[in-house]
Amino acid sequence: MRIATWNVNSLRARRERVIEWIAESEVDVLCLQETKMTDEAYQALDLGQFGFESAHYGFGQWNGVAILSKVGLTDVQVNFASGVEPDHESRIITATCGGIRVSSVYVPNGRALDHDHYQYKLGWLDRLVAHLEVDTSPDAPVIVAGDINIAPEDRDVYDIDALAGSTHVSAAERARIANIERWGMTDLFRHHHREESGIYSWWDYRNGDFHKGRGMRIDLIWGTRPVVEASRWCIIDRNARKGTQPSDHAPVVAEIAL
DNA sequence: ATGGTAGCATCGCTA
Repeated sequence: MRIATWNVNSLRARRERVIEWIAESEVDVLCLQETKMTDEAYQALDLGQFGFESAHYGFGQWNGVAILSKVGLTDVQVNFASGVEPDHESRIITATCGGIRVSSVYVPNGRALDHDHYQYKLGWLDRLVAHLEVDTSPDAPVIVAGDINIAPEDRDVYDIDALAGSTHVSAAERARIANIERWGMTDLFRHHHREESGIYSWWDYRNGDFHKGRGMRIDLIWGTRPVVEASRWCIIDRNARKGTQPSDHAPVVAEIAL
């Protein structure tokens, strides 16, 4: 099974690019973030015509997440699992696809270290762990894929000194990553690329950052042990960031022999 | 040089 995550920065604006990419990438499961659509507008896209079952959770304008699957899609959960304080925004959707419990997540940006949104981000990541504890087990095949809005290590950003005092690299954010990985998650890209640095999944639209190689690796596919053991490779498709009207994020793709 | 671009419910916010 091939699974990918992609923050598309408006599925309406990215419709043609996403449809093209679905065909060439041969993904079986696709987690989308920032669809910026209502559920009604999403249904009108009729992505079923490309062979996918899918589930979407969005209110329009901002956020919005989806899971598309060619290997089944059951037990859909929008928002956090019951028992966890619900989120007021559409940032997580979960479904079982091909025997794997898959969540598509769009972690809050945080905006600035002294902003309320940063506290919302940290709390959201705490609730994500609570969600996993309620919804599933680290011994089961589980994937959390999405725009995490945190670079796990200094080598995952183009210039750590330039980012001093910024979100996405703070100790408190990275402590949340550690919590998720302590629960049982492994970053599949890092698992397969132990020594590499300078590989990114997001580049600011401004200032020619993509062409200057100024990006961050903030989109992850996390898997539990059964997923890691079955995983064959994981790549970031930076070609999808090229050309006309790209998203500012590239897809992350993993091959799982399950 | 504190800029720049893209998307949205567009003149202000979010990323």
